[in-house]
Amino acid sequence: MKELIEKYKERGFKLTPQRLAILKFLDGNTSHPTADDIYRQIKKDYPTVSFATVYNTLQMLQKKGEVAEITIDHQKKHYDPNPKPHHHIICISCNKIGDVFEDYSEALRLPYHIEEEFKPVGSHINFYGICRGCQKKHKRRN
Amino acid sequence: MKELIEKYKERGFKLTPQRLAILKFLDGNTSHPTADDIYRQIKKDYPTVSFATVYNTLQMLQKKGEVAEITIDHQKKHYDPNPKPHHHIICISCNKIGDVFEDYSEALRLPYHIEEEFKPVGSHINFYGICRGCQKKHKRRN
DNA sequence: ATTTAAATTAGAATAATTCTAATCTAGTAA
DNA sequence: TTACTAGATTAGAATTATTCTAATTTAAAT
Repeated sequence: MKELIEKYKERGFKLTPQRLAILKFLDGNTSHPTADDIYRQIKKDYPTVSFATVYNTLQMLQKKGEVAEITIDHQKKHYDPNPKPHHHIICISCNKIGDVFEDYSEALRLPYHIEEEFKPVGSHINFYGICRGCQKKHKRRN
Repeated sequence: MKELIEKYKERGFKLTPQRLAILKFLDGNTSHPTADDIYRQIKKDYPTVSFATVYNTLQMLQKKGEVAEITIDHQKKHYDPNPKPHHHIICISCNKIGDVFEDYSEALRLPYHIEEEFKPVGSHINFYGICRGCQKKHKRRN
């Protein structure tokens, strides 16, 4: 976190209170928040904060590789502040997202005819499941 | 395709010319079209067709498992009329999407602590790459 | 204290998707 | 064939996430 702030300054970016609040909120956060989640949280301390600031900051953090967009929910983008490559599992009932820290890269070999057409640069797995809470809810209904 | 039309009727859905046109357009289509792509195509023959019809039909086909939404591009949803489970590779430069018919399911074992929290129901891999066309473009620039 | 490039802001603009309510029609049955 | 009706279509409005804009403010360097 401190390192991040340092990196921030080194690269000539200004460290504003709003950005600091966003950085703090994201630091170690595993809730995979949306821009709106972040906005609402920051608004508590900085009532005049705007979406533009949230999106700007997220965009910058993405460029720096500190935050990744999660492509798993079509409605809204989710953001993941863990820069370590990993995968995700999403509850198909409540959309809760979990992290999957497992390296499958050895197994994910592409067929040759694909590698002729695309130079691979990465991969990401979306697992789908039903979380505990929703399993219980479903049982209750039956 | 014929089977699909039969299935359609059997289940009490009406087969309208617009829907038939959409079905024909999707049949065997590997271009992973967006709703807008489909709309523009159908509009050629049915100039009064509306987005509502396109989205309605896609929704119905999804429920029947004949079409799947591809969660790989945040801007727009893409649709895949191939009901056989498979994965995708997307060009990070031009967004072109390719199909990856390879069964990785054996390798995609989830860590135990995840399986305690989620009952898995499926998975989908997004591969990222640079397509031939874009590789050439990039070289040209250098 | 001054300067200035960058950041913030409110609100408008954009764009994908969903909704609505009026109209129409495929398929059925008389 | 005709009439019926549940379901489909339509134009356009509404919604929602995200991006843009232009005026104002500010962090950080001088």
